[in-house]
Amino acid sequence: MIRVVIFEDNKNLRDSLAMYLGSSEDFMMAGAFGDARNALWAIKKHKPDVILMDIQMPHVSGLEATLDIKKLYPDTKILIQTIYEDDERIFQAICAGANGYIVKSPDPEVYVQAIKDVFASGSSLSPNIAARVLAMFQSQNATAHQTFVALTNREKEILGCMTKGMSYKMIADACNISFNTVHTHVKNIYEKLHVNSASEAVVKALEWKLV
Amino acid sequence: MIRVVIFEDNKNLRDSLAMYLGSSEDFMMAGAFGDARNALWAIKKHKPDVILMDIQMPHVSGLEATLDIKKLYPDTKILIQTIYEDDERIFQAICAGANGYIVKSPDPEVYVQAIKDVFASGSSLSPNIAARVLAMFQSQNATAHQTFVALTNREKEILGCMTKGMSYKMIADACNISFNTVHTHVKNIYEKLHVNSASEAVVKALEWKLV
DNA sequence: TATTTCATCACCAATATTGGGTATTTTTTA
DNA sequence: TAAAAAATACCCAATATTGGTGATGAAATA
Repeated sequence: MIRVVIFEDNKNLRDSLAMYLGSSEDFMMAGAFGDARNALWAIKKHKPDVILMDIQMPHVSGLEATLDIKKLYPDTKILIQTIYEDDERIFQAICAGANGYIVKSPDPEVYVQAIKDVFASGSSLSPNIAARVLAMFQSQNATAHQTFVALTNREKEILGCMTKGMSYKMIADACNISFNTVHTHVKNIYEKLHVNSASEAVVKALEWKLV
Repeated sequence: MIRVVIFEDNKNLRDSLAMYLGSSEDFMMAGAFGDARNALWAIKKHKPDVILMDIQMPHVSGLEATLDIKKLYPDTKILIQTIYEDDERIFQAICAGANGYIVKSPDPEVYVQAIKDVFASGSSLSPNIAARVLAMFQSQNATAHQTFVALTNREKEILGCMTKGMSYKMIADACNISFNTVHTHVKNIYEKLHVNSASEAVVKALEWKLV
C-alpha cells in the first residue's frame, strides 16, 4: 500500500480525492490538509510515500512547501497538481525538487495512475507538461542561432575574451594584436550582433552559445 | 486517425506492432521499416503524424534519423522507443528533437497510449525516463551560489538591468533613482561579486542565476 | 584576374565606466 | 530603542569604451 498525504485548499476536491483514494486497496490515505503551514509536522507524523501537492494555496505555496519537505525528506515523492501550465511555474516546481507535475483533471483515475507511477518509477509527468519540459530542455541546449550570426574566428575569439570580462588592453595582450585592432573587431562584433555595449554582446554570446 | 510510421530493426516486434496498431480504428499504419536509411523519403511519401523510432538500428541510428527528420518536418512527432535508459542517450534524443521517449514494453497498449499522448499533447515520457529528465534538469539548474552571494533586492534589480545591456543613465531612469545612486549600487555589486567590469558581473549573474 | 572578405593598425572626440571618498534618510534587525 | 543594513545622493579624477573615418596587406572567392 502506498501512503498518501494531500495538500489541497479546495475542500471539495480534497475530500473527493481522499475518499476515492481511500477506497482503493492500493492506497492508504494518511492525511489531507487545506494548507501547507504544518506540512513538516504532518510528514513527520504520517510518513507518506507520496504527497499530492497543490501549487496555489493560502499561507504557504506548494512550491515553498516542496522545497522545505525535500530538504528534510528527499525520498518522499512529491507530485505537483495544478491548473497552471506556464513554463515559469513548471520550472520552479522541478527545481524545488518535485517528482511529478500533473494538470488537475476531473478523472480521479489520472491521480491514481500518477501516484502509482511516482511511487514505482520515481516520476510522472502529464503529456503536455512533458512537452513543456522537453522544450525547455531543448532550448537550454540549443545551437540554433549560430548559423545566422556569422562571426569570424578572430571575432569569436575576442567575444570569448569579453565573456571572461577582459578589457581591450588585456584582449590585445592575450591575442597578440594592438589595442586599436581589438577596438576594430569589437566594433564589427557589435554591428553584427546589433548591440552597442560589452554587456549586451556578452549576454547574446552566452544565450546563443556563440563562444 | 493518427498516421503512424515505424522504424524498428527487430522484425518480430515491427510486425506485431504494425499489426496491433493497424487493427485499431485510431491508427492508420503508413509504413514499417527495418532501418532509417530511406527515412526522409518514407516520411515524404507517407506523411505520418507520429513516428515510432528505435534507437539501435543498422546503418543509421534512430538519433541521426530523428535529427534529419526534425530539420525538414519539425511538426512530425517522433517517439523514441528503446531499451536504453542511460542519461547520455536520453539527453541526445531530446536534443535531437524527440517528442517522447518510452522504454520498450511487452504490453502493446503502452505504445497505443504513448502515440495518442504524443499526437494530442505533443509529448510522452515513460515515468522512469521522466525521472531521469527531471534529475538532469535539476542538476543543470542547480542554484548553489545564490546562498553565498547576498545581493539586496535593489542590487539584483540593477544587475538585471545590466544583463539587458542598459547604461547607468537608462538604469537610473528605469529605477527612478539618480545616476549617482546607480553608480553606488554598481560599486557595491562589483565588490560583492569580486569583479570590476559590467561584463564580468553579467557573466556571473547569468552563470549563478542571480537575476 | 578582379573583387571581396579578413585581419591588421591609427587617430579623434564624445561618452561611459570605474574607484575613491563622504553623507543622509529609511528600513530592518538585534 | 539602539545599532546595523539598505537605499539614496553627490563630488572628483582616471581610465575605458564607443563611434566615426581611413588605410594596408593577405587570403579567399568569383
